[in-house]
Amino acid sequence: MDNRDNLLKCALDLFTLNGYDAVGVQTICDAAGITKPTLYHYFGSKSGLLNTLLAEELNPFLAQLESAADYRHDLTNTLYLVAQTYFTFARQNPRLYRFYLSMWFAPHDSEAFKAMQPFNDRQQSLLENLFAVAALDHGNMQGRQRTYAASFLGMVNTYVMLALNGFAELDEDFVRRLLHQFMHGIFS
Amino acid sequence: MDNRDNLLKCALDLFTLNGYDAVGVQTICDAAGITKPTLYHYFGSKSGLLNTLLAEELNPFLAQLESAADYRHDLTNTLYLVAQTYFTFARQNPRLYRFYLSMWFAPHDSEAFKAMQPFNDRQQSLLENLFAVAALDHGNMQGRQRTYAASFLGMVNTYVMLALNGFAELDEDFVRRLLHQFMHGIFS
DNA sequence: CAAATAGTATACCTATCGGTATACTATTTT
DNA sequence: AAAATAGTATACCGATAGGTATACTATTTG
Repeated sequence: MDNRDNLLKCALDLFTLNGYDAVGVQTICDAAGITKPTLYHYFGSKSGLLNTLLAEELNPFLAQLESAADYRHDLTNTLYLVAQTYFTFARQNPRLYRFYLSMWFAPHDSEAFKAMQPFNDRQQSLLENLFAVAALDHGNMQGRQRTYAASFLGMVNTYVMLALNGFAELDEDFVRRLLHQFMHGIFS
Repeated sequence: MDNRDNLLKCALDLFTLNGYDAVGVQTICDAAGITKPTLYHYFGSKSGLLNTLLAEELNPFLAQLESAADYRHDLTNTLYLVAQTYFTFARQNPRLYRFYLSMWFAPHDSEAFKAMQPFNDRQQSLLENLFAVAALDHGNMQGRQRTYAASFLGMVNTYVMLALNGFAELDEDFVRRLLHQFMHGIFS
């Protein structure tokens, strides 16, 4: 593994464990066994390192999400695929997902939140889009895409957090229960 | 307002906006218009300030929760009161609640998480207790207090977050929808 | 082979970090 | 009035923060 990849890996580990602000650049360099100019050569700044980290880890995931959210006139099934994509990713990258959630809830002026925000916006608009298109088949859903998208995202992340904290397993059954509960919330 | 109260207020503002780690002691003192020895006179350390802040703000709320969670053989109604207590508190202290959530999701080794943890534990055990007692009336709930408590807490916080981000209003109707959805998740 | 480029280390920068020793003032207690 | 206590400021501590100027080495390119 080259220094760049090693830096990204060490940074993720440390950020996950201690938080972005609490980890210094020097600590990351020590963990990776290199010196600061090397880090600044690759990433330009501490926040540049964070942005690169998020982009490289999350862009493939967002691409997966995008194809899962392709509406085929069956909202429940599409949302099922979307939720499953989330769960699979969280199961495969538990530390990264935990870090992502910590940024999702971080104060809005923090660097961590700002770095995460564009990725959240893409998820939100992706889901808004899905609900808007689905509303063409379900008249009573019209005009509520924003709320639906936000609450679906919130529910998925709550369920993932429950699992990350050992209160559940991110398996097929759990996806079904999430979907069941979410759809019941919409249509009642 | 005396210096102590002023310090707590300024610290809450700054922590809420930027996060605990990102705010320095000097910044808090400047905002309060005093110098560092004064802060250290009252709180001993930066984390002492955080702990005091949390204790003074959250203990009254936890006392309210405790009485709301008193089981009177009607689980739905008790949970309704509990959720209402959360919503009222969040509506009255939106910045504090946002800060609390950021700590709830913070990395487990961070000072912020450790300071919040005891308050979370008290909520969790309070709810576990409620579900355990209620299980005496609802046999099919037995042995699942931990999961129920965690998912109820998760759901409440998700709903609060939705409201804090402008996707909903923390009103009576929203409490009812939360309860409806949660109970449906349990009994189906 | 020569020149340019990428990658890395030594050593250093200034600013800020959390925290404190000392001394002064205002208030309360005796 | 004297003594003790609480509250506050000046000025400082060592450590670390993020970041960089310079120079060296290894690799690629002409």
